Amino acid sequence: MPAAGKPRPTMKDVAALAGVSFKSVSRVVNGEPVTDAVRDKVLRAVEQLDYRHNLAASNLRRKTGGTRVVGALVQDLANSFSSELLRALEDACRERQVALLAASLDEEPDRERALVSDLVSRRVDGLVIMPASDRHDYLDVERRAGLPTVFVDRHPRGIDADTVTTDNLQGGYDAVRHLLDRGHERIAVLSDLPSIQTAALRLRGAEKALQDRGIPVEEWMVRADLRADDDAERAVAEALSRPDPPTAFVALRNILSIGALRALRAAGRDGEVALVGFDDFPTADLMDLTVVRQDVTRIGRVAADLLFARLDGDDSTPRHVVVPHRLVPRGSGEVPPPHL
Amino acid sequence: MPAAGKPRPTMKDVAALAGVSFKSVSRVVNGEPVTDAVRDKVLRAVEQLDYRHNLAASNLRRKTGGTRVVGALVQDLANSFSSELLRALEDACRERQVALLAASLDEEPDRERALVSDLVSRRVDGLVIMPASDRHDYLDVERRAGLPTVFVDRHPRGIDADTVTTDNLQGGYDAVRHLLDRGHERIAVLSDLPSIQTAALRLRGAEKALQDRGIPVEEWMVRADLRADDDAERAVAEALSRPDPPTAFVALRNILSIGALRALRAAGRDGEVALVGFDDFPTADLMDLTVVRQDVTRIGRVAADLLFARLDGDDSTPRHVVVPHRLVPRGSGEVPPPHL
DNA sequence: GCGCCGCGCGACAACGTTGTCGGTGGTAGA
DNA sequence: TCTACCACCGACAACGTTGTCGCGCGGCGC
Repeated sequence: MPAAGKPRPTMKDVAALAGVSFKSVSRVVNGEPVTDAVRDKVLRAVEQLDYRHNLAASNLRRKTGGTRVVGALVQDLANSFSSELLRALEDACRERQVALLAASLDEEPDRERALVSDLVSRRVDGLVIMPASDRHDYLDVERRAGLPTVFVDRHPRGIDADTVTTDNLQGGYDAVRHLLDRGHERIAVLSDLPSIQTAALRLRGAEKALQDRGIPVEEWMVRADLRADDDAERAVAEALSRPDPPTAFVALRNILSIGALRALRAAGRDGEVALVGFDDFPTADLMDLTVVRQDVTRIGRVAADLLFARLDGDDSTPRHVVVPHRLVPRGSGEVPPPHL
Repeated sequence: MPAAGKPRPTMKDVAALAGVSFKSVSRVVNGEPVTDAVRDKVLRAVEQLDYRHNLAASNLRRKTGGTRVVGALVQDLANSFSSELLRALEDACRERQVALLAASLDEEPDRERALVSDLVSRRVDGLVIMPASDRHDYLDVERRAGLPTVFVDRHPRGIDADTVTTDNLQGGYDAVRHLLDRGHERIAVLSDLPSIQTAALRLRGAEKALQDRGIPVEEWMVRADLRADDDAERAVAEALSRPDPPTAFVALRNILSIGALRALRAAGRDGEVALVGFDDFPTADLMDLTVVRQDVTRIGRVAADLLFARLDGDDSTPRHVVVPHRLVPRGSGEVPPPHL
């Protein structure tokens, strides 16, 4: 319940003051042709009453044009991947005068469904979603009803829709391969839960790289239950205290890289044990952290372009864009194994 | 122009299929009491047609309740201060079932006005704004029309409204004082443009700390034209190459701290020259960076609380909340001057 | 058995705007 | 001066929903 000041004036009020019909006010507001005399009167009245156009009513009446709002459902507004993505989306939206309704999913499928439902009720024109759920057939109805939907970072399950992703499998592969190529053989892999699609893919890629080199993946080499930086920190500390510790780590999420770095520093093994991270972040270069970098800005840009193409009537089959990643060497991943 | 599938069914369609009046559909959708027979028929029809309630039309008709959307205008969605703030706002909004319309101002006053105007047209229930402009009387009209507005991070000019800020003057003072207390006397201050209110306040605080110690502020000690990390990097490099270089730096914005750190590393003076930053960021602890830390989450929380209090009818005089800051020593600010 | 009360449902208006269409005024041409 | 036309403006309906009101029916009391 908004603290009501006086109610906002409507076109009718403006019309009454200006001495014209309220349809003429509509014309002036929408820039349709009227005589200068009418426009002047209307504008004067608008000014005097502080009239503000009501887009909600306008959109309701108009047949075409939609609400000029798109919804963005990301993993966590506060994390740098999500917020950079959001920013890229915003820049694309700005050009088209659309607003962004943003929310965090926190990896909770229920939240995803609740938020989608809310956004549908609000009749957003489109949806960009970094999914948390693993069933998306519930979205089929909405898409058929004319709600373009672009999935970023992860693929939907159960429906075929536009996607913009990084090749996470290859990225995980590249990260491990980078270390293997430098002579490491005892490599520990830190990952988030395999129930998270990207995490599972990166992990599979990492394991594949090891296997391709004939290195069997033993149990101690993989930790796939790490949710936060603290978890990674503990996992690295544990691994380092093994009798035969790893000479290199791969952290498959930026938050895990941070925990890993912290643990290496705490153990004084910074610069002795190699580390490759996944996902860049603003200060990674300062910490000499070698990472597999996703081009977040480009992902957002492409996602917006796909969405807008749909809004412009493109109804071709869903596109699946893979935005190239890149391994950025900064030092931490180029530490050689001790025996070399 | 949205790629129209078939148009969405309305209450009228549902009513026709269920064999009831569309007003009864409204009742069911809104959880008002109806007989079980009617509810069943309606729910079945809703299911069958995939009816989705139209909040825009609902809000238009309802006298009370508003749109359950608040606008958040921040400096830059991609920067950690803004995105953490947004996240805190989101969490508060979630509890009240309101959505967040987010946008970046990029320090451009024109954008601020344009976005406010857009949000007003959309009839958001409230506004949280990290202002870019330095005149805000234009908002007076909207506030009188019942649009609660909370300013965060900076004070508005020309109107009196709720604010949630950090004591930037004292923060700047504390940063310099921390270095003075450790014996530094040749301190260089890196700041953003003084036209940015927080930057100006921090700078004034920093200068005051120097003056209070009887240290005259000479021209070489202050750079107040640094917009990006690169600028800071160059400024620090220049300062270090002076015949009598500073023994400590104060960077009054996180992005400047990053540039400064980079320059110190590049010059190999990391750990020899002291540095205190302003504004924490996620990996600052990893870089041993001493900072004056704002409690962003709390700022967001308090701002949301103020906003919602206004929405609940609080019409007392504007409140000005100052959220405490804290100097977090992590090493870089505790480097002693060389002669000690 | 009659009348009254109450409850549940439907008809209709209204929210603030835009699409449609018909009317009115002015101007130009004969 | 008259006609034809055009350009502009206003009356009205409609968008999808909720508020208001009235009607009809069932139950209960006398």
